[in-house]
Amino acid sequence: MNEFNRPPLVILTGPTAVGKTGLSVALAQRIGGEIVSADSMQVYRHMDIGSAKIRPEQMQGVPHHLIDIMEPTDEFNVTIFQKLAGQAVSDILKRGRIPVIVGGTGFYIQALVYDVDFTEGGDDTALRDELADIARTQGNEVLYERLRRIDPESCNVIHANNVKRVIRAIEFYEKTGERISEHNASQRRKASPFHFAYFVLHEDRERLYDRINARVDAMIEAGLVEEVRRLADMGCTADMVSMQGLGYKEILEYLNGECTLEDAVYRIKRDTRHFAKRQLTWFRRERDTIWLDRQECGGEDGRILDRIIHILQEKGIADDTQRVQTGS
RNA sequence: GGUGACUUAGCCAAGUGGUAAGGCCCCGGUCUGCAACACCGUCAUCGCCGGUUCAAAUCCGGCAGUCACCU
Repeated sequence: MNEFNRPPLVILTGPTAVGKTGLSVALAQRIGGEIVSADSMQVYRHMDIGSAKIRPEQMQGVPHHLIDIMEPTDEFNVTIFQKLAGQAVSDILKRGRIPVIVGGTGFYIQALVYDVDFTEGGDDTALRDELADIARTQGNEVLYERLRRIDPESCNVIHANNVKRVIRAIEFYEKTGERISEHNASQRRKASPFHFAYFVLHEDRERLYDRINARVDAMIEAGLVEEVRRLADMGCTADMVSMQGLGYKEILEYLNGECTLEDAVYRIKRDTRHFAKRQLTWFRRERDTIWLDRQECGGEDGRILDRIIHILQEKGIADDTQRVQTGS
């Protein structure tokens, strides 16, 4: 159907709280699509309020994938996402429908869209711990020098204080014999196996921040504290990946008596704004993105949707037949 | 009206003669197995005017503002 004989893929992303969820359902309905969530926190069950997860009744019959598939005590990461999302996408395509990736985790989207190769053996906590230990006891620079000896290129990209990434780079070399800088460079050159349209929804920074602040207040009113208390009762602790989600780690500290609720709320708002900024930075450097400005469309979802549909038609991703299905 | 204290970036705040610590915010960026993570960068000439000095945010004088107490 499409000009390059590659399967179609629609991506709808943007900073947190721009309104992706609301738009996504309407979009999926209009083009006959199913939604695949690209959100690192909505995969967890029992984490509904803080992750701003879509409620079942909001889905309006549109199938949603990769939501509520893990327990908060489980560990989730890009690799798992890539695998599961890949399966979901191919299943959707088999059904003759269009996969619509919706979510704000840019890294995950990239992994899926460009089919980045992460293969390299499983977890090796031993080596990681050993390297982390070197940084802790001998200093970041010592570990950094070790990386410089095996992969100087990586040192141009990774800062010595970014221990997490330095460890990964060293680990990659130790396990594969290949330099991660070279591996990444080759991965970057890959063309996407999909015929995709990558939409980034955005709006004025000030308005976005207002929405974020308001949403955090709404989350508290909706019972975020209770939700986190339940998670804590389930055995969730700060060191788990799930509990590193915005809103969760702060409320956990509050529940542990480490700060006041007021302080926790202040930090959730601030850190969420910072997060939104980082997301924007990420999407700005991502190639082939199509930016949709809320203001330009009068802030109306309907007009933004029309624009998306128009672009999808131009690209041959969605056709008129499908449009008629739910039109008017 | 009088006496005293204070006045450093958007906020908090070091610095008492040698050429503006730090934190927060804001802004920009990095990112290829933890990514709602981790990390990096930029951001003032010290209320105003004048004086002393080779050199002043730091000393002196005046003005302005703020605060406290007094009449």
